[in-house]
Formats: sequence, C-alpha cells, structure tokens
Amino acid sequence: MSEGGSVRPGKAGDGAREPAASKARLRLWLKLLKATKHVEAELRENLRVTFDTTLPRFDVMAALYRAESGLKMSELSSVLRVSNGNVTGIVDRLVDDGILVRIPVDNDRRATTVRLTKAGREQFALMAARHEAWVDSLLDGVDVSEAQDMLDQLERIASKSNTKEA
Amino acid sequence: MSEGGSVRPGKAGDGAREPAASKARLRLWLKLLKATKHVEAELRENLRVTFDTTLPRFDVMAALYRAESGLKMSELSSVLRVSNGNVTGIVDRLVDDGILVRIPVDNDRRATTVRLTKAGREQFALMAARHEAWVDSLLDGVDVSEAQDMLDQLERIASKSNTKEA
DNA sequence: CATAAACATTTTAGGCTTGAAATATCTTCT
DNA sequence: AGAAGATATTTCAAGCCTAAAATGTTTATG
Repeated sequence: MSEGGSVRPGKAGDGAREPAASKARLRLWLKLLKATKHVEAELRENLRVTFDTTLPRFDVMAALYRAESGLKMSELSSVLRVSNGNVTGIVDRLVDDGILVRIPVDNDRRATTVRLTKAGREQFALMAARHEAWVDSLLDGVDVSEAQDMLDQLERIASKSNTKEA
Repeated sequence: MSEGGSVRPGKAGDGAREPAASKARLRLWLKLLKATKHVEAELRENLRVTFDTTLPRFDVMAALYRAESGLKMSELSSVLRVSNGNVTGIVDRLVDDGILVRIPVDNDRRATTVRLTKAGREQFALMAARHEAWVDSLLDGVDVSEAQDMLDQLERIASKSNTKEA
C-alpha cells in the first residue's frame, strides 16, 4: 500500500498545481488502492483455501480459457501485462500440474503455444463461477449503475500512455 | 463471506444475485484492478528511476514518517497490512542502507521499535513530494469531486472486515 | 515457583515479480 | 551464402510476499 498521505511537501517537483486538488487526488488514490488490495487479498485467500491455487495461476488460466486455440508465451505475457520471465515460471508449474500443455509452433522453433488441457478447462470453469460469486459479494456495497462515470474515468486512467509505448 | 452456495447464496442482507448484476460487478472489478495496477506500476517505475527505490520501501518510510517516535515491528506490519516476516526483510535492508534504526523497547526484550534516521526523514520528504505530484498527474482524468460517491463506496468495501469465524 | 499460554519477532520454504543477460531461431540485406 | 539485426523464450539475481514453524520473552495460572 502506498501510504504517502498527510505529508507536507512544500514545493513539488513537476506538476504543482492547486495543493487542495492534489491532496484530494492523493486521498482518492489511497482509497482506490486500499479497496483494491482488500478485494484482491480476499480473492487470493478464497482461491487458496478453496482451490489450493493462486491469483497469478488463475489469471493465466483465465486468459487461456478465453483463447481456445491457445496463446504464445509472448502473447500471454502481453495480455497479462507481466514480464516474459514471470510467465515462464507460472506456466512451468501449471504444466507440471497437468493444467497446461506447451505446443511447438509450426515454422517457428523459437515460439511455443500454451493451451489448457481438458482437466485445466474443467478446473477453470469451476473456479471462474466461484470467482464471479466472490467478486459479486465483495462489491456488494457498490451501486454499479451509479459507478459508470467513475468506471469510465478509470478506463481513461488505465489506458493513458498504455499503447505499448510506456 | 461468500462461503455459501456459489450461485444463489440467499444469505441475510445481501441483495438478490441477478446474473446481469453479477457480470456488471465483475467488469467493474476488472476495471478497478486494471486502473490500480496501471497507476501502481507507474509509481513503481518512477520511484525506481528517480530514487532507485521501491514501493514497499516507500510505504515503510511513509508509515514511519508519520509516526515520529517510531513503530514496533508488529505495528508496522499491521499498519501496512503485510506479514511480519515481510516487514522484517524490508526493514533489514533499510537499516543496512542507513535509512532506519532499530531501537530496543524498554521492559520488553522481545520487541523493537523502528525509526527513520535523519537521513531517512530527509530522503522521504523529497520522495513524498514527488510522489504526490506523480499521483496528481496520473489521476488527471478523474474528477475528484464527482468521484465522492464511488470513493465512499470504496471505503465501505475496504472496511468490510473479514471476521473469518462465524 | 513452575509452567503453560500468549506474544513479538525472525526464519524458512515456496511462489511471484522484475529488468537484464543469455540462448536459440528467424529474417533481412548485401 | 554470410553477417547483422530482430524476435521468442529462458535464465539469473535480487527483492517482495505469505503461511507456517521456530525462537526468545513475558504474563497468567495453578
């Protein structure tokens, strides 16, 4: 958690505009972070005790569940927005557990495609249903229809300078 | 918390679980997560290139900056909501770097208080100012005054305590 | 007093994460 | 063809993170 709140900066480095707005944005950010981490921690815990798995594993499986024909390692890493080396490790373990298979790509011996096994698809279907229910329950206090504005603003945040340039 | 039936819990208090609402909440969650991760990644990168440090280190320093008389390891871990063992490692490294000191607690040889050194306080003051400016800039697209509702809803989410038992 | 329980912290084992270096393969250009 | 550059992936070193076990210390209880 980035808890940089309630500190008197005096003079900021780059974008020192109105101090009040800046502080308000900082508070908003801290709340955003706190709520997100809270939900994430609950989901992690639920995945751990219910399915003996982890969020990163779930994320990899989710991405591959959607891509029925599988994804190359680089595609996976790009979809999940994590480093190549990171994906390598997670996939290694999922392959060991019989949840994923690596399939050589024709005409390119550098690349491999990764795909869910039948067992992997079945496991994920179960997990996804529970996951959706967990999220539903965790976000119970949020009026989704009224949150549309914020949602759109978040969308803008997340896509800002996100065009692979950063 | 969401330990009941995966599809239709029907517990006291929570709203009826319509599939559409459930999907909408899932989408909201994914957006929340995406936006948060994006901002967090930017802050991490900024801290790395500008101050050669990390978010966890920043968080520890922030907590101690506010607590002038220092915090015990357990207090630190509770404030930051991370495990004891985790705090041990981060503090170890900050002590090595002369940013923190460990001070024995009178009348309790189990505990130690951790405090920023003078150098640590100075470094953090610089970082906090830049940090606030970064957040201000990253949340530029968000109308904070209009986000109050969402903010309050997030507050509720984050404070929904998980009394694991019962 | 003895000793059991509670507490504060560290250690351990294992997984996640990154940026950078290393491998292997493919493509392009002369 | 052969060299140079681009691409796909893995390996590596280092730090973050957790749950659980271990260690040392204090408090409560018989």
